[in-house]
This record gives sequence, C-alpha cells and structure tokens, in this order.
Amino acid sequence: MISQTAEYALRAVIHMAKCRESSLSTRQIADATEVPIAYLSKVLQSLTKAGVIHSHRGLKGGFSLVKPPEDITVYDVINAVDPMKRIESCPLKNTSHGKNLCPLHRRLDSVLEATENAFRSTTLAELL
Amino acid sequence: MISQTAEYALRAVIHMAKCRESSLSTRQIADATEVPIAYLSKVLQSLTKAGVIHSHRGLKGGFSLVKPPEDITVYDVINAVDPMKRIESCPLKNTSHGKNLCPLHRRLDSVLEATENAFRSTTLAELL
DNA sequence: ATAAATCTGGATATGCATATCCAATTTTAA
DNA sequence: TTAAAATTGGATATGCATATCCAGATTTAT
Repeated sequence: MISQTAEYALRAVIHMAKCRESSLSTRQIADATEVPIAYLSKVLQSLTKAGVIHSHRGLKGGFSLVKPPEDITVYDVINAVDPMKRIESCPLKNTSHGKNLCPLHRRLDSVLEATENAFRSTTLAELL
Repeated sequence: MISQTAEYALRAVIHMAKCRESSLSTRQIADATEVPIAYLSKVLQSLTKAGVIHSHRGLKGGFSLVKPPEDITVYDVINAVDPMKRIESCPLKNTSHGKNLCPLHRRLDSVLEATENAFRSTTLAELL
C-alpha cells in the first residue's frame, strides 16, 4: 500500500518523535529503525527538503523534527518521500465518458480518498 | 494503490462482463482495454489459474467469465494476479512489543483492512 | 487431413524502486 | 588551526514488476 521508502520515512520520524529533545545522527536512526543507513540517508534528505525535519551538519549534527509530533501527520511524511497520486482522469483513451472517471476508476479513487483521509487524520503523536 | 497488473486484470474482466455472451480472444480484449497484448496474455493466464475465467484454446477460442458479474468481486480479481498482503507481524526485530503490531503498523494494517473490505464488497456488476 | 486461429509457457528485455559507495563540504570541540 | 564527526550529492549496483518474443500445443472449419 505504501512504498518501502514511505515505511522507512515513517519509522524514522516516529523514532525522532520519541527522542524529541536531541538531534539524532543518521546512524542512530538507522540502528533504531533497522533501515539500511545509506538508503536512510537519502530518505532523510527528502524529509529535509520537504520541511518535515531539520538537518544540522558537522560534528554533533543530525536531524530533528521541525514541528511537535501532534502537528505532523502520516500524510505529511508520506507526501514528502513518495506522494500519493489520486486518479484524476480515466487512463483509457478510447472511452465514452471522456475525461470523466468510469465506474472502476471512480471506485478505485474513492478508496484512495479514504486512505488519504486516514493518513491526514493520523498524527505522529498518536503513534508513540 | 493497486499494481499495474491488477489494474489490467480489472479492465479485462470488466470488458468480459460487458460481452458476457461470447468468448473473447486476447487481441479483442487487448484492443478494448488498451493493455499490451503480450502482457495481457500473462494476466489472463493468471486469472485462468485462479479460476476467475475460462480459457478455450484453438480456432474460435478465447476467454470467458466463470461466474456471472454479480458473483465476482474486485477482491477476487486482484487476489488472482497480485494478492493483497495484510501486515501480520511487526517488520522490526528489535522491538518491545514482540510480534504484536506497534501503533504504526496497527494503523497501516487497519487501512489495509478497510481497503480489502471495499474490494470485497464491490462486484463486477456494479462497475458496468 | 489440412490450414488457420488461438492459447501456453519459457526465455529474455526494460524500467523503476531500492540500495550502496564515496568524495566533498560543513561544523564542532579541543 | 586542526582533527573528527556528520550531512550532501553524484555515480553506480541490484532486484523486482512490467513488458516482449517466439516456438509449441490445441482446437475448429473446411
């Protein structure tokens, strides 16, 4: 349902939420979350660019959450590394309904919508 | 959310549901659903093995649904080609909760469950 | 019987998500 | 000022989902 990358990102930010006080290095997060350190490094870069976490370079550097866990949703994290794609238009060309969704894709998109809503309404604080 | 393969399988069986009377060749289905014919061939083989459709070899052969569209669910079709995997146990080794799910994976699995229920309760007949 | 149409199954190719590696840069502490 | 610790970003490798190709087997119509 969610990509491996999104799973890793969620594990990382949840661990950071548990250690709110200090800035954590890539290695510390990798050890705690069992994510391959080199790959985690890329994931943390994505989260940084998306503004979910802060990075601090140099000795004693590391990463920390930008906002308190109550204000960060699962949706925010997933979107930072692997954005959900809703079905905007029917993928078939030769169709009678034009760009409107056919029954199949209407149904699939409504499931996507429900999933998106579930992610939007879950904060990191609820996952500690 | 669902794989490309599952999407192709759904397009195929829905088209077959629309042409219930006759047996359709791979080419006919490929043309109607805009699925690459060689790949569709593999998808139809999976659906056959799973007992969702019948295959008829030889001249005038092709594929047809085993059951009426009212009795085939989206879940049946997806499961035939790309089974949904619920989260049975926490993917982390070093965890305090043992094989029980942590809050994150409990939440993710409940979303999976909701998705599974949506697919189980939708029949092909509703998608025509 | 024969030819044509069609499925079957194995081998192979392609593309993207996942994963690794390393040199360069930045920052802190002594 | 120097050394150590850490992020950054580019290059590269790996694995799996997706996609293609083709020779063989099966069935129908004539």
